[in-house]
Amino acid sequence: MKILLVEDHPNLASNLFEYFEPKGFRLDWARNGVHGVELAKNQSYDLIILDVMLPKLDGFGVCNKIRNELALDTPIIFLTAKSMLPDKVLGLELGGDDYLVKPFQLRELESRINSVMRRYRKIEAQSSIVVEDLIIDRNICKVFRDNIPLVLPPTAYKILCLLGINKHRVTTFQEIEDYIWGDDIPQSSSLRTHIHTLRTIIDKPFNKALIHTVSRVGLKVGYDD
Amino acid sequence: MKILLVEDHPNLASNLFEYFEPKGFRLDWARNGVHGVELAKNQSYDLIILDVMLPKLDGFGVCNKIRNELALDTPIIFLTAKSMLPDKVLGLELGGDDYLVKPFQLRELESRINSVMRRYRKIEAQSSIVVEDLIIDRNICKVFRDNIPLVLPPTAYKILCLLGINKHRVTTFQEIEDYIWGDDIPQSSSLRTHIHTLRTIIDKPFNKALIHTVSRVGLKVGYDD
DNA sequence: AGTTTGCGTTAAGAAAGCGTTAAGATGGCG
DNA sequence: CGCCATCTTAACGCTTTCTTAACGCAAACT
Repeated sequence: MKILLVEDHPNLASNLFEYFEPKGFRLDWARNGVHGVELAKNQSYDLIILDVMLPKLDGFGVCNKIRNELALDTPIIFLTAKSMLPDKVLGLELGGDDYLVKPFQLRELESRINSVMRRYRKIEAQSSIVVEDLIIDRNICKVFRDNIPLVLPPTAYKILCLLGINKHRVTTFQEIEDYIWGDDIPQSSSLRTHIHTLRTIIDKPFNKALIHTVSRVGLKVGYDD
Repeated sequence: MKILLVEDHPNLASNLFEYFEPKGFRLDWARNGVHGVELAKNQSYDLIILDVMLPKLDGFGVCNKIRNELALDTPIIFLTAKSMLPDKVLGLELGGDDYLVKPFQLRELESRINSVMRRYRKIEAQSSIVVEDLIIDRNICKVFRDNIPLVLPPTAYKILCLLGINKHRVTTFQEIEDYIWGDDIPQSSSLRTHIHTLRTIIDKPFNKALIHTVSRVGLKVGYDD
């Protein structure tokens, strides 16, 4: 995690260094806006922490240059004493991802960094569920095993999704029924049939079974444990 | 923009409705945590605004269920009177995207919503959308395929825009209906007919189909994957 | 050993999903 | 007022998908 800190107060800057470096973050420090833009241009950062009141070029100007001239979409967190509404709004509308008012606690900043980064990463690598050689891409509602695309009927697909979500544990039959049908559950033979359909498609054509029954309890995906 | 508001204070809820509905946001209101989870499961939202202190299931519990049991990564903004640090940290670490302390100004919430959404749906900001050989120019409301200009009726055009915005994923029928008609949705046969119109114009004259149905779920644009 | 229970398997009918078409309803505009 | 584009509704039929019921088999009980 490489962070660019643009901040003119040496005290605050050194506090941040002391807090974040031991946690494995790597920080670069720019003490004015122009220097900040320069670094953003030449290095590549995972996140930028930006004070608003800065010598030479203020934080809004830096943000603007980064977004429009450099066309970078690196997450930006504003960090400032200005708590007035118009400033917050301006910062966020200019392309900032968060706006934290001084004084703040470092722990909160850390959480907000984590939150922003989590979001940023998730967008890069879309949310799909991976179980061994099985991939469930819930964005496009498609399933692959061994990179071979498999076609599932809707209900079988839903069951598989639920199993994937709970891949670390057994999903009970009861949970599956609730998840699929809600209040209007058909006879239990229906679920049995759907599970059979699911197995026929994702297990039969392959060597190792991925779906395992835990008698009287439910199902679990994954290779045998 | 469809937002789920989980909040037990009718006053605040109605303030939010008054502020955001005229701006074109569509809000659903859940007045307790359990109802909130229920709605999140059955509908699809662009954003969830979550109070922390709620009857039945508190905001942290709701967030937890949404992230872990439903495995949805819909952005969540916490909204609460609790300004204590541990709460903020918990909210953000549980998978929240932002944490706003009451009392707050609606304008700030709006900015934060915009900021979160900008990240989440990058494409919405752009005015023209490109999908394979299809170009949707939303400035001039015109569509080209293979550089051939195509003329679409308004509703079909709207549907195509939505599919384009979500080109990386399946757009549910439900989302399409919400997007086009809002609260006053006609019978489902109407949507079927519009989709047929759309296909007749942008797929029929060409070799490869761009619009694909995902049974019981929705539509996706793009060549087969 | 016989019976029960849980669950895999199969086949068949019922229901639902959706593409397609045509006909009426609506609303803007000359 | 009437034309035209557009939207909505209804009907049809092909498919896919769901549900049910029946059977088999193995493990667990009596």
